[in-house]
Amino acid sequence: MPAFGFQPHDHADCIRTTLAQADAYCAQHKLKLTPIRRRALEILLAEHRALGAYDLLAVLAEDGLGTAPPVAYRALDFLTSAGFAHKIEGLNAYIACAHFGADHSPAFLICTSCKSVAEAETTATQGRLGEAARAAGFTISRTVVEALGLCPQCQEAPCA
Amino acid sequence: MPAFGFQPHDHADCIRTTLAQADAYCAQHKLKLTPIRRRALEILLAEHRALGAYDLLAVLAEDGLGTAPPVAYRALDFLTSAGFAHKIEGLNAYIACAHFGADHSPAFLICTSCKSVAEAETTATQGRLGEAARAAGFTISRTVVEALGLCPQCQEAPCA
DNA sequence: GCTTGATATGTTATAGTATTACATTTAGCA
DNA sequence: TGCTAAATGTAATACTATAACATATCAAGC
Ligand SMILES: [Zn+2]
Ligand SMILES: [Zn+2]
Ligand SMILES: [Zn+2]
Ligand SMILES: [Zn+2]
Repeated sequence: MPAFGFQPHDHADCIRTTLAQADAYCAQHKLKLTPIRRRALEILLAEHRALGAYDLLAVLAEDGLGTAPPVAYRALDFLTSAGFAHKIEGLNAYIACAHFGADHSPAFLICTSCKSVAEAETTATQGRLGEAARAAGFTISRTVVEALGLCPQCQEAPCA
Repeated sequence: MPAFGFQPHDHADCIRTTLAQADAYCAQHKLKLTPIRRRALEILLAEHRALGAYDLLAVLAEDGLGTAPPVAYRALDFLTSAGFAHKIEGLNAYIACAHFGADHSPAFLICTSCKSVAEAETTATQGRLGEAARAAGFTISRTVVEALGLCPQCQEAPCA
C-alpha cells in the first residue's frame, strides 16, 4: 500500500469507510467507540493532517463534548491504543491511521510547507534500523519513523 | 560504525575526544563554542543518555551559568545546529552526537528500561522510507528514526 | 429490578516543555 | 574608538500533558 494523503482521492468516502471499519472493529473487539471517541476520530479524519490535542479539543468543545484537556487526551489514548490514530512525535500532534486495522509500524512523510501528512508502512525489524538493532543486541518494541520535507504539490508551488 | 552506547568503552576518552573535536570544528567553521555551550555539550556527553532541557538547565545552574529556560534552549539550538547534539523527539530530550562531524541522518535505539540511548547511522534517502518517499514524489530534508525497546543488558536482567 | 464492579466522563489543578520579547553585555572589526 | 552583530540575562507567557478525585454510566450476575 503506497503512501497516501498527497494524491487526490474521494475523501468523503475515505472518512465514511474508516468510521465504518472502526465501528466494526470495536464491535468485534468489545471496545466502546463512544460519542466523544467517535467524533474525535471523525475530526482527525477530516484532513490528512496532524492535529494538536488542543486543536482537537477546541472542535470537541464546539460540539459540546467537553472543554478540559483530559477529554482530548483520553480520546487520543483510546484511538491510538486501538490503532485508529497515531502520534507524530516530531509535531506533538495526532493523525488518523491510514492503514486501518493492521498492527503495523507506521512511517510518516510530513510536508513542512502545507503540513499534510502521508502514512507509509515500514517493517520495524527489517531494513537498516533492524540491522543496527540486531547488531547491537537490541530488541525493538516500537519505532518512530518520520520524514520531514516537501510533498509533490509544494515542490512545484513553493509559495502556495 | 556500529551503534554505540550499549557496549562498555573508555568513556572518559569518549568525552575528551568529542570536546576536542568540537573545539576544532568550531575553530574551523568560525563558530563560537562559548563556556555555556561547551559546558552544555560536556553535560550531554556525561552519559549515553538523553537529557531533558530542564535537566540540562539544572546542571548549568549549579555551575552558575544561567537559570532561565532560554539559556538551555539556546545552548541546545547551537549544539543541534552545529551537529554536536540531537533531539530525541519521542522523549523530548537531547543527546550528544556519537558520530561526530558527519552530516548524517541519525537513528536511535532507546532502552525503555535503563534509558540509555545508542546512535546508529541511517541513510535518509535509501531504505524503505526513501522508497516510500520516492514513490509518493516526496523530497526528504530531515528524518526522525527512533526505536524503543530493550538494550542487551536489560533483556538479561529485566529488574535491574 | 437491584447490586456491584468496571469503565467512562466531568472538573480542577498542576507538571513539564518551549518560545517571545526586550534589555544588556560582549566580541569582532572598520 | 565607535559601530555592528552575536551572545547573554531575565520576565513573562504559550503550548503540551498528566494527576487526582468526584460523578455518571454500563454490563453482568444475582
Ligand atoms: Zn482521504
Ligand atoms: Zn497507521
Ligand atoms: Zn562513551
Ligand atoms: Zn549524530
